[in-house]
Amino acid sequence: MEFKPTIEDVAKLAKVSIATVSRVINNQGGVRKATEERIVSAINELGYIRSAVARSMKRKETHTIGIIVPDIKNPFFPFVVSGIEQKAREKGYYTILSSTNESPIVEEEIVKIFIERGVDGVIITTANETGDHIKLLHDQGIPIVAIDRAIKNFEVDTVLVDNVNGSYQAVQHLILQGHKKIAIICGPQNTTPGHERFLGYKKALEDYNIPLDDKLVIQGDFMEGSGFHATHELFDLEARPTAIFSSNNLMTIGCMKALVDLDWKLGEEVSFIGFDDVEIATFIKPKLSVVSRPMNTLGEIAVQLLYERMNVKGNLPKRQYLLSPELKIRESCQLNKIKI
Amino acid sequence: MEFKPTIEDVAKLAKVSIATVSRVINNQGGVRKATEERIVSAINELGYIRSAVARSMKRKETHTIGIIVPDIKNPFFPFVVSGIEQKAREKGYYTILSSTNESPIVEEEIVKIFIERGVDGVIITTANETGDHIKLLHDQGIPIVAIDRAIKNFEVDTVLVDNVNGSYQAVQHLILQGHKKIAIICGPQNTTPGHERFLGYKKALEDYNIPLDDKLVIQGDFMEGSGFHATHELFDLEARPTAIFSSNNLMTIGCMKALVDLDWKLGEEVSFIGFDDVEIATFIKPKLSVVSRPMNTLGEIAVQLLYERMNVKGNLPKRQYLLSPELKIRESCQLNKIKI
DNA sequence: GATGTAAATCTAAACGTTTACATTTTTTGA
DNA sequence: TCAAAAAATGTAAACGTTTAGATTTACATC
Repeated sequence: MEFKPTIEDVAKLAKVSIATVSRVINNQGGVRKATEERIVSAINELGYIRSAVARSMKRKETHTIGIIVPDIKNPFFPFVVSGIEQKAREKGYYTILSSTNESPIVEEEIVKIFIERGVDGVIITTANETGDHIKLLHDQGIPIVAIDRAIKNFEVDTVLVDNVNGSYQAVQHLILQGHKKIAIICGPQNTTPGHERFLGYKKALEDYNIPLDDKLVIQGDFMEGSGFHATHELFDLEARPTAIFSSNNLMTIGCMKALVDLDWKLGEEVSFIGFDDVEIATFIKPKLSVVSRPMNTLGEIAVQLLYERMNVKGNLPKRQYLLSPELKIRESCQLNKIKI
Repeated sequence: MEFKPTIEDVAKLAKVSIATVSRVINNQGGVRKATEERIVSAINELGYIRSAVARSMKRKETHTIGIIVPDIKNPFFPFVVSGIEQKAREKGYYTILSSTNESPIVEEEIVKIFIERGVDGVIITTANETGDHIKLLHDQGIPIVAIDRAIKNFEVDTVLVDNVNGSYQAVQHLILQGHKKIAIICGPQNTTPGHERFLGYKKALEDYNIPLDDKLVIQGDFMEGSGFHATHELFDLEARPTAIFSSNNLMTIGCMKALVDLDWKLGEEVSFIGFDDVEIATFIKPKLSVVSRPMNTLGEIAVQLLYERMNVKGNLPKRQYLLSPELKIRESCQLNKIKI
């Protein structure tokens, strides 16, 4: 069946005009019952499938959403993407996905191609929060929703996680357990999540009158390796921290590996909370306490916002969601035994 | 800049016909240097981006690859997808991704939409290996590459992992450590991976003259929960196994959670090997030994095969790759201390 | 300067839909 | 039974490209 029937073939077989066929396949009504039946059976007989390309051509919309993530291998994103994909499909949209490896250059190329392909909207976690390299999208009037990372230089709908609040909760919890020497493994300070999670840490310390000790603030890059090294660094300190707060999932993993290597006893010698839930959290011993982000919801809301913007003609104001992460207390932080 | 310039606008501005502009944007040569320059600057001035939709319409190809996976949240797939996506982009193709939640019904819908959208090829890990629900693709002459799971009822290029070999290696390793009571947590026997991994297990036992004990063969469904329950079941056995082989990553995770719950000491009281590497493997204590699949490579080869089939006019024979997994010995299987 | 040839450029027809508008058919109500 | 109104159907243009084939231009040769 190499032959691909077109709407014209259907029309011919059903002895009607292509306009009528079009009306039937689009459920527009205004077609006599008998005619419709004739058309439907012609469609079935020929195995006709309408060409979305031709349709897009005329309609000037592709029902395609472009997704840009910095690293699909980071377990956070598949969950977000899954939320997006599911919700989008419900609404009749499909997604084209690209991962930039955190490169703004790649990101710019992808944006170009997305425009070429006529995506109706884009959901992006950008590799460069200024957003200059994405300006093109904005100029074309293509709706954008920024997810997890904000875009600074122009206005777009945004779905963020309240990072400050999340890390505040985590650090506060550690403080209430009696810890004073609390270390943080930071993400890059030029990214919103990296910076904000540090701010939450700082604020918690301030609120409880604990001076910030620079030695306990280690810069990482959100990658596993840096979590690993940071932990080693902390271990080597004269005044070792009694608790560690890690700013993301990958660094948490690196940190765990280091703890095992160093035989630094989790929960006993050092308490721990990580930002982001990780697979391992619940079967490592002791189970890891974490700040968990609502990944699926994040994706779903992004689709909702984008959907509205794609389908409402008038101007919508910029909308911004700030989702609260949830502190999941498990077993990795104990009362500090070291007397003050 | 709400106005979207077309090739015609460019032509007008450069004072040439649209045919010449087309030749320039497609690098087809045969255009005088001066003319080309005039066209290029017209393109830049207008910010012209050619419409891939119109192009696809004429060319009858979209340079789009459809990817269908059963569950994007299973950490195995993001790695495969990442391999696909990267390689595809190199070759000028983009990917549209859908996750079926292991539902053949959803899968069929997706296939339909992929056809509607005119994908040039499909890479699929199917939810139903008979492949009947995908027949439509095949009928349309759209190239398919099956990845990780075979398709039975018609011929397609296939990239598989040598499951039999992988589980054989794992079980053999356990046997050589002196284990005789080796349990397996199986995947569904109606899936290729599920069945083959069981076959490898069986074969290893046979080769070493160890009788197969039905009580030690637990059926799971490749989901975390079943790994958890299976482990409980094994623990409750009168004759507890001294080693467990888990057939996939998610069940491994379930199993680990159960071990913690039951306080069944990994490595000491029970040795363990899992199919598929998991994030946790290296910082759980003892570190997990696993059979690891080359996920990235899997995706890359799939793209290569698909690419050839999409761009070669003649008939290619069915090709089948069988990638060997790698046994990564870490610490979770110890010499069996229980004397024989 | 005329001629022939090669190179550059143009014209116009597709590709498969949707849709405004025109036309035909059916229904309604006197 | 007929005209008017409503419903169904048809006609044809458009969407933005690519491309075969026609036409023009440039260049070399004599």
